[in-house]
Amino acid sequence: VLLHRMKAHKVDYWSRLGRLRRSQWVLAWEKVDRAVMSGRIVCDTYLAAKARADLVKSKSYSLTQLARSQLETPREDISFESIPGYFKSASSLAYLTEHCCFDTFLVIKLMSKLQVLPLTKQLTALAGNLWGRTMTGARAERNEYLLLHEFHKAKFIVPDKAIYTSQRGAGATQQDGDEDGGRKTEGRRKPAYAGGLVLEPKKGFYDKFVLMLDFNSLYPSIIQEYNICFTTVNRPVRSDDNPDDEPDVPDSALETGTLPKLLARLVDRRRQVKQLMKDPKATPTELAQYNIRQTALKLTANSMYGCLGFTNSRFYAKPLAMLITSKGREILQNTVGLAESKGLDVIYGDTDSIMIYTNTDSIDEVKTMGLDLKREVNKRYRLLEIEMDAFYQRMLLLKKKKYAAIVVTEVNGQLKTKMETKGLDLVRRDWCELSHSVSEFALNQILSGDGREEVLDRIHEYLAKVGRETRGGLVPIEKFIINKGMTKNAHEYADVKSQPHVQVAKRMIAKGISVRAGDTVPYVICTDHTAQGPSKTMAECAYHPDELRQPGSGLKIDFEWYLAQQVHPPVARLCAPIEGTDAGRLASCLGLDASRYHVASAVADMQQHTMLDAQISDEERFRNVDRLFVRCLRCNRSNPLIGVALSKVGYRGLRCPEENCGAVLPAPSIGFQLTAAIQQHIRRYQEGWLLCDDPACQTRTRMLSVRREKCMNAECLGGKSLAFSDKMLYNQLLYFDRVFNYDRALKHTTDESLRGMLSWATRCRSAAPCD
DNA sequence: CTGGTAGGGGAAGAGT
DNA sequence: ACTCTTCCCCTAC
Repeated sequence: VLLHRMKAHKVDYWSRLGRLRRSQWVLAWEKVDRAVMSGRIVCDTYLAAKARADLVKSKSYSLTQLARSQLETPREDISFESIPGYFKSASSLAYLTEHCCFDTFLVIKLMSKLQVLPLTKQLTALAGNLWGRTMTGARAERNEYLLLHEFHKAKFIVPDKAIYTSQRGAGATQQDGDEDGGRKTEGRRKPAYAGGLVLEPKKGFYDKFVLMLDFNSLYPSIIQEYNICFTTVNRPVRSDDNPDDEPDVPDSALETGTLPKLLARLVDRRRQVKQLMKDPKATPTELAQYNIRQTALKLTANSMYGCLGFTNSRFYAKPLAMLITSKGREILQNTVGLAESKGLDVIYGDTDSIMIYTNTDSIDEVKTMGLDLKREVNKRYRLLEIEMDAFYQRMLLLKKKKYAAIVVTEVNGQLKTKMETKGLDLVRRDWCELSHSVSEFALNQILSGDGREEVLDRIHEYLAKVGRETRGGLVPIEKFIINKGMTKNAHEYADVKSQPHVQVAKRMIAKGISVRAGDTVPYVICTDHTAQGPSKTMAECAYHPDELRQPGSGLKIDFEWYLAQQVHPPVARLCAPIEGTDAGRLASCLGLDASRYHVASAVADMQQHTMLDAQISDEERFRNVDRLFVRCLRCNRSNPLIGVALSKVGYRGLRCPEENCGAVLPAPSIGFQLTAAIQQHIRRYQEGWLLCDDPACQTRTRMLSVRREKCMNAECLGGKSLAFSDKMLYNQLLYFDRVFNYDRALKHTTDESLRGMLSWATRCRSAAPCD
């Protein structure tokens, strides 16, 4: 942009943007970086923020978003289309100018906040590459230089650098030679080898301590532990032999290879820097510098493995990468085996970590347990180390890579708690804020440690409120925005029809707004009442928030879609392990058609009940129900009401079965007592006592649930279930219905006088349903 | 052109 | 109407 404006205004010395004097204009986008800016280090805070995505958790990397999330500074978003309008008056133009100046200030602040210069300088100093290239984020190149220096020092001849050819595709893939590395699409490659091991989680809610342990930088440690290097591992000749078998671990007698030596040095230097940081005399400035240095050392050590598996790397070495991950899987598996052999309950683990359910509320007990295991694991390895990483006071484990927990940390002898959320929809930017806030509420409730009943009540109530407020239009538009990144340029997508962000991006581009691969596109889903004809796909209902805000657009946010597709599924997933609610119940709270969600279970229930109907007598089915006791108003004695067909019955209604009473039981009195009985049973269900199904154990608890299926008593192998389950409640209510079922009684009795009264009562009932 | 693999989950089309 | 497959995105490690 600057160059083009400079050219238009015939600005002299334009080439001073760089340090080389030039007379020929360079305007081609691709050349600007290297030719015009030669001798300068260009820091693009957009790229820098994305490169530090581990620190910067932002929905998008727009300046507005970053200013808000990183600098806590509000920035007005001026839409592309509105800019010409600012040229209409001097004051508005001055305003726009000021806005632009402020933007440059924000960019500088951002660079400073992200510590881009100090960090890239350290990384560059370590690797010995060009600083400017570190800025563009070429991790593989940094690694390449590091290894080049290292191997040169050791007097090795290094592999040739593959020449990059602009015509990618067929030729390059062929040359690759790896028949297994075939491309699925242009965008993403099929994995070329196996990676980390992820254990099948024992899903559920845990309300006692979960201990989390993990290996310190697993892959760099493996390289050192097993002396894995280009110089030590016997690699099969490429393309021949069986390239899919990982090579053997080198002989332990072999001299330490270059790669392990390098990593050992990095680790050692980091240890030294960390030691310096403990010096009480260190100034804040020094501390900041030390911290940057140790970060750079860690990043460099950790990026080594990834570059071994990178096909375009000069030091590409699939066998080494395979060997490393294979050892990683083996180590995790062995650790699990060791923990289980000690009687510990391993509930989950991912690549370099294991989680253990301790079944205790005492953090000291957990620590002892952890130290014990840690000692035994570390005994097995030379320098590989496992450490206690965290104590989870409560934990909700939903799926692989998806969980949330209350982390307890000790700060100056005081216990502090904090929630940690991994992988859930809640932490993904492709769910709208409304979805996030509802999920967050539910999660906070579930992890609050309060009783199951209160928790579910609050969630149900909150969902009802969300449903009302959403439909009432009380929720601001911002909360409906979904962000999705473009991995390709808009025109490169094969299937545009099903992708909302591509649809929106294409319209943005048509308007002249730049959207390129890597950018984030915001959109909202709208209803389109003007559309007749064939129903639109969801992607075709996606609009940019600016399109929605445009006066006269006629667009309206599709509240029902949001409640059904953005709010309900994530919350239902969170509540799935919690007894006492289900997708249908949650849906009906939101005001959605619950029947859709009942389908699966309702069908199963139906089958179960029709089966019972056919095979099981009423006596059998109602064996465990509570009978309905009705107190007579005259004699004040309670008797069970066995049913209209068997009770004392007359034309004026049911009578007290007491020998010397026989008073009519007034319908309103029966009704009142029936209602009370029903309410009592529903309460009993809601109290949610859980009972171990092993008769020898009989552990009874009302806790939110320890593990969904397993008895909380560690020594007991039994499962646990609701003492009064939903099926029992159903049977109880069915029994009450049966007691007053005239039609059924009529069918089953042969007593003529009773039949007469019953059919009379049936006729009365249809005339006056209340009685 | 610009480390890796594992995995969940949405949307839509193909197949049954 | 249902499942299976493919594509896509984002996340965990």
